Amino acid sequence: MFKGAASLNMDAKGRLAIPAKHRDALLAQSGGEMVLTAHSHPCLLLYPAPAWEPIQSKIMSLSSFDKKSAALQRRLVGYAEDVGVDSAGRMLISPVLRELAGLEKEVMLVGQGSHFELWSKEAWLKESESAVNEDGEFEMPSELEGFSL
Amino acid sequence: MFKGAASLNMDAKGRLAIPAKHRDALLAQSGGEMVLTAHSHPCLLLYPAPAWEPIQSKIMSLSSFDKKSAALQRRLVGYAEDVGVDSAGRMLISPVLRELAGLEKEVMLVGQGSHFELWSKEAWLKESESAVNEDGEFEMPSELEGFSL
DNA sequence: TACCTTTAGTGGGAAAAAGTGGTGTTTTGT
DNA sequence: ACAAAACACCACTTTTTCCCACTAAAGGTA
Repeated sequence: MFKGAASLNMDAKGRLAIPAKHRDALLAQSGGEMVLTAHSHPCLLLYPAPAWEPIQSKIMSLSSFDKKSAALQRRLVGYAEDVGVDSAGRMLISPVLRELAGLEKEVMLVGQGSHFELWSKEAWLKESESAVNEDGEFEMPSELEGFSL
Repeated sequence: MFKGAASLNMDAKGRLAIPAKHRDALLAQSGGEMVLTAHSHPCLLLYPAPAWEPIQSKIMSLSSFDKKSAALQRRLVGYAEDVGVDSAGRMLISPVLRELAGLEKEVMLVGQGSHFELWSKEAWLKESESAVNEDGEFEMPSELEGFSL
């Protein structure tokens, strides 16, 4: 289970060093093959390839003539690409995905169980703000009615 | 399974270089023969010829007296043409299809599993925007009720 | 506590591959 | 037969990828 947030610097070539503490786990699960794709919000999603496959199959099993389904397919599969890791433990993020997520230099890598999310630091901070109401409290989803930490 | 988005430049002659990373897979599946046709939306569809054949058969088995069927036949089969690849890995897009999809120079090539979609960059960005609601979230199709990434 | 060793992170450069544009030849249509 | 357009081929430029070296940081030992 991936967890934890890290602030990272992407270099001018679009290379991003994966923190050493996540690297081993990620490579072990992925066999070296990972998939990077685009979410809405906008952020990127980083999956070990074996974990991504069933998700892609599920999405592509929907009818491409349904508007909502086609939009999901175009976003999630249309932007998905295999990423490798170089000898220094860095992955290369394509210009298309960089532009989509607004990644410039400062990037947040956030563990989300089966996968990581990748945000531009700017977008991440914005998202963090909008996650709480004016009193600094979470807006609780209805499914968690009565839930306490 | 084709996936991933690439931003490409079509030259003045209507030639489009297929990204090297997709080229081998595409040519291997197609035996060099690919089919380019028109979708609605509007975008073009690029299939390896062997993958296209059964789709065309299916569409043409419908009754041409049914209005909806005839529309599909006219669009998908009517506009379909064989495309080859030159020695530099480029395919030539006919003026008819260029005009239909509004392709000028900047073009998006988007992997969609069995095939690729081809969009003018302008139309692609427009489509991307309309895929999310005002909160920047996907509208989920009912089949994916409760589905999570 | 200070120094040394090991490991993570960063940056740059060179070689290879891919993309781009142009030219010449063939083919087709008038 | 001539003209125009399409196709194939060739050469150059740009991008990408891989590798090596340097810097920085952390941990361990004397």
